Amino acid sequence: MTVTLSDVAARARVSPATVSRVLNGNYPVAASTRERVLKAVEELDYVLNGPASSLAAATSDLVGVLVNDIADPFFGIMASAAQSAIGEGASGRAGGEKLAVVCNTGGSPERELTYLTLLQRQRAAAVILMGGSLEDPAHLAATAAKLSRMAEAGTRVVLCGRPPVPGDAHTAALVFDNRAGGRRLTRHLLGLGHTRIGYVAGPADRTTTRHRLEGHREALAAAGVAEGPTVHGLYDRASGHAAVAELLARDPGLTAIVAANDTVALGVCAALRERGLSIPGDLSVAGFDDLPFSVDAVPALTTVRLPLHDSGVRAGRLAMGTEEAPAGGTEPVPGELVVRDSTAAPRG
Amino acid sequence: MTVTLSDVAARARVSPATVSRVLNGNYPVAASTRERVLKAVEELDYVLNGPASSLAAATSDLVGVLVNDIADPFFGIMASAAQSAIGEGASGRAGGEKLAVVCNTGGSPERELTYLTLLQRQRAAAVILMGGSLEDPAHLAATAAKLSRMAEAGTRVVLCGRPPVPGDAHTAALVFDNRAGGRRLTRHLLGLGHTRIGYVAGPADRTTTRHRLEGHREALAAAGVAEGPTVHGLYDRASGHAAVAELLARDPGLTAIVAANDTVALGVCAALRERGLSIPGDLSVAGFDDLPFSVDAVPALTTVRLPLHDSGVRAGRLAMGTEEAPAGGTEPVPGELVVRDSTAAPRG
DNA sequence: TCTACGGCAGAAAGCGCTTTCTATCGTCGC
DNA sequence: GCGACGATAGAAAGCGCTTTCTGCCGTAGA
Repeated sequence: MTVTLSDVAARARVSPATVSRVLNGNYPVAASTRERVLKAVEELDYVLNGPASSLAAATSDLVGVLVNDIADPFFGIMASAAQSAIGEGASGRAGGEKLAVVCNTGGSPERELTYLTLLQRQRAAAVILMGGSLEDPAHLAATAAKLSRMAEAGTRVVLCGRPPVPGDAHTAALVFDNRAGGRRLTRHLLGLGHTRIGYVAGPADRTTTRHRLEGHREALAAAGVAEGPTVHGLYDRASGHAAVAELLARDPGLTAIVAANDTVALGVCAALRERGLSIPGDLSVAGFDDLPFSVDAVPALTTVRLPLHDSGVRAGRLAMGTEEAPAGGTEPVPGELVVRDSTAAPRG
Repeated sequence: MTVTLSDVAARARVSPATVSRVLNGNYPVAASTRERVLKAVEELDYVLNGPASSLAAATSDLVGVLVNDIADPFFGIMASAAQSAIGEGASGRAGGEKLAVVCNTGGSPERELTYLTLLQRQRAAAVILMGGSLEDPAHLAATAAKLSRMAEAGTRVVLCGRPPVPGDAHTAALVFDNRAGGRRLTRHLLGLGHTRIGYVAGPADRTTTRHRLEGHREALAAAGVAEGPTVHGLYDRASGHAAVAELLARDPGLTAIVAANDTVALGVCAALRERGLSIPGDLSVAGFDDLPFSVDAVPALTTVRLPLHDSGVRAGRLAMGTEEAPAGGTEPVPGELVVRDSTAAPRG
């Protein structure tokens, strides 16, 4: 039925061992023999049995990329970048060829753990966890435990956009400086003269949410400005849309609204428009991430640009072992303030 | 080092066979024995060796989802839906537990084939190909050959948004009626009174591109209206942006522009705005897909809504074997015309 | 009481590959 | 011209699991 290594060996008149060596290319094989084997492979249309190979070699060529929401371009861009970095890693002859697969956790801790177990089962070569994590201590501990077991078993673990696990030396981490980004954004608004700023935050129990919010508060505190109303929601348009009513109810005098990310900001803009309020005339709005559509929003969104693509590529390289983890701790990747048309000095 | 089945067996004082049976749950095991085994599994923190298991059982729990561009919400939404349908399929005790992984081909035929081979290596349980395909005959043949080999080997193959391979009975296919959608959209424009309509198409060699464009032409032909200028580009914002100059150069009297999809339409709108043209005052613009941001564009985009989420879910179910493929050929999934503010009657 | 049978558990044979260890051959140095 | 060594190829022992084939034991039917 299926063609096996021995079939190829028989046809090439060599031993299975030789075929294996030709395919893996880590042992000297005479050029003539190699050609004969390759020809047989070709003729038989042979495909290596992955499980058998992984079993015997105790490793696999799978790299798992875990993301919170694959439908969100924030993750899509990073995952895409990582995946191409990993795919290209297959530079040399053989061996480097890895299969990067992305797994969608939907932000659910259980699914995150399930995927990790599944990846562990498969003896994945590496795992990349993208995006902020839940701050529930139980979940954190469970994840950390699982990751360190995997690391022990030889799986490379890379964190991208998620705080490093304290004390885990096995893990490479790339973290975004969400706090500084939040600070910078709010400082910009303060600089324009805003003093009544509403905030639409993400889910309360996520690191990303907390850090951005903390940055916002730090900027406020530094300027001696009182904190405005804050509403928590999901990282989606609907949350932004819904938050506006609440924010305005809590402080009708708001002159600016900061959103947890660009998608939320879009929802905020929509709601504002529906109320007949102009942006930035009546209220300024700012987002975070600088997703591709943000420049096309009307008005174009002021936001904080995160190097999503670059970070994805770096995460991919770290996972491949092509690039070494920055020694001596990871300094966070900064975000860049991008000022566009959705923010302006408050009226009057 | 690593805990194996035998370790568990030893601790539970049963044979490895029994442990395997408990874990797979497809053979009668006395309740007391089962509990003993489960307890040992727990205590030893045992994780099944996937490769070994796949090797012995000649199947794996991997489901591959191939997409053209994971950073594009069009694919993100479908992939996400498919993945959750597959994840939930793990309803019953054991066995149903599948790992859905998404693979980003970047629209490259080679990478598509590479991923397929890798998935074939892993003896994937199923493969879902999402989105239109390249129309190159060589590639089509290669893909079809590979898919049918995989199908023979027991991998379920599902096509979602891609035309079925003629004569391949193994393959379930879900196709979007891009042609009808294109027709409907252009008819809408014609109905408003437009007769000089530009078209920004996707890459020329993709099925999706061709079908949408054909629908457009059919509508034009049916109304006896001459075809306007057409420009091909990628399915991204930049292409839409760049196309405007060319379109307007070819016919400065254009009153409407139809874009290959919403992302392209956004680029078109941006370029128009930069030229000081108002939408829909000076020109109407229409997109395709109805991605989440389209409703928030200003003006909100007229477009054709495709049931991305539903289709993804169905594709996932088909891959799981939970849902049977529609017998007697697949009738295409229709798109729904969504009229919003970016289209209006041409001026004067 | 004896036989038959159903319900469980174990033994053991692989699944298809990798990899150590061993064997062979040709060639080089003296 | 002889022993040794480098370069290749083969034999065979697993990797950790699944599953068929047996076997045991207890109960039910006669």
